[in-house]
Amino acid sequence: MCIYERLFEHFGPQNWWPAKTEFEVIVGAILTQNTAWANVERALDNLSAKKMMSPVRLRKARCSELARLIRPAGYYNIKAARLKEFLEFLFKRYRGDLRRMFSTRTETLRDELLRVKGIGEETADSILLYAARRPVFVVDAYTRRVLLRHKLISDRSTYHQIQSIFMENLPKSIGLYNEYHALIVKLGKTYCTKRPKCDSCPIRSCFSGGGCARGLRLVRT
DNA sequence: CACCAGGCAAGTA
DNA sequence: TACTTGCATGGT
Repeated sequence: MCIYERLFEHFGPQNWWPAKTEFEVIVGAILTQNTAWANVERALDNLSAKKMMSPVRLRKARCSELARLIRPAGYYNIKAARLKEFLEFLFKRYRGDLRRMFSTRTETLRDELLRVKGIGEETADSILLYAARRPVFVVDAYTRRVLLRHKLISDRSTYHQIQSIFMENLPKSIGLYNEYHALIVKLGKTYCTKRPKCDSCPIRSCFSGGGCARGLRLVRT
């Protein structure tokens, strides 16, 4: 029994970003930076209600108007500017066409996204996985916390090092990366909190050998 | 009331 | 390079 199977058995499918447009996924990825998803959804609803959920419409909107609409997501001034930064990139580089953007190879697109002010590694990888549908594993604060708690990484491990643990031990599957990341977030929220509920942690028995890297059986071999 | 949430960039030394 | 700080709403 590998960790992924155990998590999926315990929590079930997380259904992240289901049936959304690619553009909405990207907007959500930026708005959810250090922010609870429930608040992001209100902001997304506001944009949709105003028929603003398109590259053309968002680009036309004034920054102050945009900030007002995304207010529930917090950091609204910063995030309005970040959305604008992405849209300027999208129009200057790809004529505002996501299809064109998604025709770029994964490594190149990742580098381009990282050059956009307001898009860091996690946001870039979220866009690549959930919008562009590339097999890129997303590392976030929960991933770090869960692995650190199980002593599978050190507190000095870099984003890339943590990402490599998954990508070098898992098949390059979009569906698997999608669900696995979401399940780790769910695990972190539920069991890897400040007062951890280690006794009932669903992957507790996966680390019976005591936390070495070999204990991280990410999938059945 | 305090603390946290699906980060990131700018400032400081 | 390595730390620290600002950004901000809404839920627990």
